Amino acid sequence: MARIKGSDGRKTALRILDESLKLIAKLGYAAVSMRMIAEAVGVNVGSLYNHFANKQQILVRLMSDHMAQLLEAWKTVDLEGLDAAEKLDRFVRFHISYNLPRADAVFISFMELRSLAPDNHTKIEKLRSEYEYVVRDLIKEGQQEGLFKIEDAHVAAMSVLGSVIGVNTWYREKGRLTISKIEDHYVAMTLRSVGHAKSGEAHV
Amino acid sequence: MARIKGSDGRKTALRILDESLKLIAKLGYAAVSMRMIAEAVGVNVGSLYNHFANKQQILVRLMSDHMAQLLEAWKTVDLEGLDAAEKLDRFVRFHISYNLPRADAVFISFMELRSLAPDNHTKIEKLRSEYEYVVRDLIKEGQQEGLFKIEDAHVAAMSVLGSVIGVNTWYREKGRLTISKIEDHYVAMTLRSVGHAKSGEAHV
DNA sequence: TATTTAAAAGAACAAACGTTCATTTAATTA
DNA sequence: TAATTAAATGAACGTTTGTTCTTTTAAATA
Repeated sequence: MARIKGSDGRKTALRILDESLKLIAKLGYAAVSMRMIAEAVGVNVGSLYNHFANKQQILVRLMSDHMAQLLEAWKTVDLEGLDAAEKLDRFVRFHISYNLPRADAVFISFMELRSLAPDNHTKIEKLRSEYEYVVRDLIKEGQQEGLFKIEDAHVAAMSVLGSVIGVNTWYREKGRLTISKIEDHYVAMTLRSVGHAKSGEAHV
Repeated sequence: MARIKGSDGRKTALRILDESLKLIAKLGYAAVSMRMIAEAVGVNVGSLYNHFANKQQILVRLMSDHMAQLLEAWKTVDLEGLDAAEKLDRFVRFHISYNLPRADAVFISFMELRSLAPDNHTKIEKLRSEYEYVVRDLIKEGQQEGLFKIEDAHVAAMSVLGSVIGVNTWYREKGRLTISKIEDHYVAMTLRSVGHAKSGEAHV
């Protein structure tokens, strides 16, 4: 009926984000009500507003946190002394291994852009295109080094990104393939798709 | 205040589907109300129920119509006398040229599976996997013919599908590239990605 | 220790939701 | 032509929605 013993605002806020993530990934932002979130957290509806100004702010936090962490994580990957093909290899492995365990956040960041008010939309979209530039720049680099033979760097970047993004839609934890094996397959296909010289033959 | 002169049930039903398609693609199923659809059609809310039993039935019609038409259209593509590489070429072109002008339906069929009741979900999912089998079978065919050198036919199929599905997310009508040029690029990248012998080099 | 702030509860708000219903009139069928 | 069916209206239904407000108590601060 009032503040609860041991309650901590920061912890509650995190639990709200956590439960919202799961619910929104499963049902979609519009289909999730504040009452559903409150029940999942184990708290009264009104209490949610002690931590977030409104429903949209929860979504914004989920999306911007995810995108920012994704970009941050990519920056920590060591690319020193690698040529463009090796870097693209690292990128494919990074994308798959980083995103598969975060399927809910990935799905939301991809799907719920349209649920954002215009200014929030712009903010998130900027982070998203930053990630696209990573791939495009890598491919352009390989093109200039003469390692990749492609028709169009932008199209190639979007094709590669589409390919790896798709993994999240079909991967099953108890499936036939380990994450590491999937990485291997995608690296091979990606490098061949950009016309990497040494990747003409698959080691089948 | 009553039936309107010249009104025709079949035409109204089609207009309802048409406007629903646009609204749901833009805002998502849960975010679109029956009143919004009614207003877009230019009809009273209650009238919608003369044509569809409920809101979900509209979504089901949109999704199953789209998937059925997609599969039907693919069947009409002439593949006679072609080897697996040429068939995969045709598939990539078919997918891109068929789906780009139907961006709304494509997006909905991909995104709103979760908004369906379980039995409807199963029905649509079956159509979806039928489409996946098309690609997988083509790739297996090329593998057996010795035309494609890949590690795993299933992974290759999902990679190829992800790549082409992604086109819908970045294509802009007033962009730099025509649909036909995009097809060319994607065919080249796809064939290289499955290790097609003659596609080692891009004609840049 | 006294005061203020933080974090919860739970009732209440108006607005919007999907759907149903009675009613009216046009089109179709008998 | 008479009876029936189809297609529209607009009001009404009980819920549910996001959000606000008052109240209570724990934690933090002065």
